[in-house]
Amino acid sequence: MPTPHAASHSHLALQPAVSSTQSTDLEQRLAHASLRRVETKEFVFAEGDPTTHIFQVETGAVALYKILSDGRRQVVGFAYPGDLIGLGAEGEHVMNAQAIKPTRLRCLPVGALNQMARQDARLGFKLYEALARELAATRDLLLTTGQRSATERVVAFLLAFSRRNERSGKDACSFDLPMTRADIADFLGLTIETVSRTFTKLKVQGLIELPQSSHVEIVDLAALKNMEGGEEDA
Amino acid sequence: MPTPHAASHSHLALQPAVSSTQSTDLEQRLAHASLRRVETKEFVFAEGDPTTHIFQVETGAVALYKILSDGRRQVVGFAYPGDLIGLGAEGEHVMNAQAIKPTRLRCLPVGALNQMARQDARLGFKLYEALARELAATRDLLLTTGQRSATERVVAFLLAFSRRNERSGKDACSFDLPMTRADIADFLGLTIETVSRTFTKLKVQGLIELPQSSHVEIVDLAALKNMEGGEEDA
DNA sequence: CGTCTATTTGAGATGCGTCAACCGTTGTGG
DNA sequence: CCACAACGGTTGACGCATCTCAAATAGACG
Repeated sequence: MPTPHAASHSHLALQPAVSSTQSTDLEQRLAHASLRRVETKEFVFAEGDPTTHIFQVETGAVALYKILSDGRRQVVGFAYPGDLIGLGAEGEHVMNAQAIKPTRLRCLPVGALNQMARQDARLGFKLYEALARELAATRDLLLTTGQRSATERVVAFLLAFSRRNERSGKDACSFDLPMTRADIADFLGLTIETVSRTFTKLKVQGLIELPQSSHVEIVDLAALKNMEGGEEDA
Repeated sequence: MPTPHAASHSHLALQPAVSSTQSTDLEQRLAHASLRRVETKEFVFAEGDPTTHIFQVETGAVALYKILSDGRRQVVGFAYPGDLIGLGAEGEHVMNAQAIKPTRLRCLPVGALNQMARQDARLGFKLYEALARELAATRDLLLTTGQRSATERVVAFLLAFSRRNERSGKDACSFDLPMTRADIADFLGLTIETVSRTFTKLKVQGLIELPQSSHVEIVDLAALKNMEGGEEDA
């Protein structure tokens, strides 16, 4: 049983497979931390904002992205319930975090966090691990945008979402996508049109169903996995 | 003075602009750590190898990359003198590290490192920062491969190299590239031919000189910076 | 019902990949 | 010392995957 399949997306969950279930200072602190609600399209933080807090998603979903001066946008990840966002940004945020559906967040002041980490090396290690997972996910995405075809990218995206669902005890083959085609396109380095066409192609090939544009049913999981063009060894 | 321009490439240097010059345990330890020499094309570690050590590049350069089962390769970064490689990989390495020129490395056993980090929160924080810098660099690269044109990618690559040179006190407008066109191509998500053609185009436009294929002279830095298509705000 | 946005679909353009030939440099062995 | 092979790089011709532009459709919401 090698690496537990370094999954894609931005999965900073604090409950990794290996980790203990004993509650840490961080988890206790998060449970008591102030709550914040943001509506769809509302920003959690924006590039340049002072990094006063990090957040844990309780419900909902958040898109994380960077923007070029001419408006081109790269979504670098999506944060789902359990994920931490805002880590690794000293001083000010280096990207934008925008809710893609109504979202509840736990807010943790960075000052308190740093202090806690200074006193408890285990907490520091947890944060380090969360960052390492995010780095792994970003590298996987880089591999996808740099080397894979449009179809492979969309398939990899769907499979990553499926795996995440499975890991959190939900259905691996039937799910709603919280993000728009534009979000997916900017995540995968494609255009809206190409993403849409690719979805329809997969549908026509009988690999997925699309009862609504936001709802995906995976029909032939094995076939999709074959198309993904996996990583070496594994 | 906002963020000090989150630069590209994989720059895990332990001497960030802001940081103190006081020697840390890590730096002391590194100074006494065992030395390893690797020749061009030799592996420092490969995907799947148990993570027994992390390394700091002393001289030379290392390419970090992932491979798909069909052989497609994504270079996720280059490590230069001062950079740490192997961080953030619990258990086994998730990528390949291959020298691209004769290289000297300091080797640090992860066991010792973890122990030190447990005792010294400052060291833990240093490692956290190093990882955060690597994440920032990877996101920048993601933005580049996902959104920029071939010319913009090559220009961004040259400017990133130039900035790194400048930061380490070398010439920002005249340097040797240690990596091959293939390495650059796999880094930027392009083909060898496109990279080569783009270099030639920049030369013909009078923006750079190429006395040898590995030596770059930046002639019109300002023009290149204009072509880069920078990030929002800044 | 009407407006607004998200998505799909189509037709045409193009940037980059593919395939192939050629060139320059390096190193090696006769 | 030269010939040749091996390798990295450049250049050209061509094809195609994806982008661009445009229009139609479908949902969502007041």
